[in-house]
Amino acid sequence: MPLTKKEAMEVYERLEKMFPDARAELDYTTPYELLIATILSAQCTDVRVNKVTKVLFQEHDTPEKMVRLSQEELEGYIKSCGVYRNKAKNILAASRIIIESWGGEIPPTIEDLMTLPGVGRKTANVVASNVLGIPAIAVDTHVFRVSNRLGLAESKNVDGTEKQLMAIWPEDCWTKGHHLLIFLGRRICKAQRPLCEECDLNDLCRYYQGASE
DNA sequence: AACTCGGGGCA
DNA sequence: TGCCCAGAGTT
Repeated sequence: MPLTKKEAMEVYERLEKMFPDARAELDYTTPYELLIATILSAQCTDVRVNKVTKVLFQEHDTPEKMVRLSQEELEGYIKSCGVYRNKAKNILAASRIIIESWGGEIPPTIEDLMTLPGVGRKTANVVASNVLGIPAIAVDTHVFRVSNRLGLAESKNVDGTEKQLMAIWPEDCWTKGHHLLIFLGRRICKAQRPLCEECDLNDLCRYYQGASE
């Protein structure tokens, strides 16, 4: 059985105390910059992404400027970000679609965002919740893992976790809740060798109390 | 729901 | 050097 709503709110409030500085890991000034940075961040640490975008966005921080780059030129900028060929192709194609179909603006809903190449549910939720003001819980592997361990969700896939978190937390907790769970996953509730003794939630954590993931 | 994919990270 | 992984796309 997953936690009750009351227990889930207690988890949320205690997470706020643990991580008063929790916020988006990718911190950009415009929706377009966040979209591109989030596409780049798949299978890649945000340290690398931040390094790359710092240079890339100096001259190419809008879709109109981005599409002036050739595929090869863009690959040169983002080479250290994992699957760079696919990402370069997707970023150029998505930028063209944004110009031609959305008047140069970021698509305004999660569903519209997901029509862009290289943008799946997780990336769409990150952009929607951080810069469009749409409450959403982006479930990456950190969120998936810690939600199951804590009992906030019981799911074998990220879609199930997203639904269950949305059901157990009120809407105005979704966006920050996502950030809180990521902080917990990165700093304490790591995939390997989690630091359970340092975790303020271990008194109610099923994983700590011996349950498997 | 399950499989594939391209490259980085780490053992 | 080979195994594993995260997220998108495809079937």
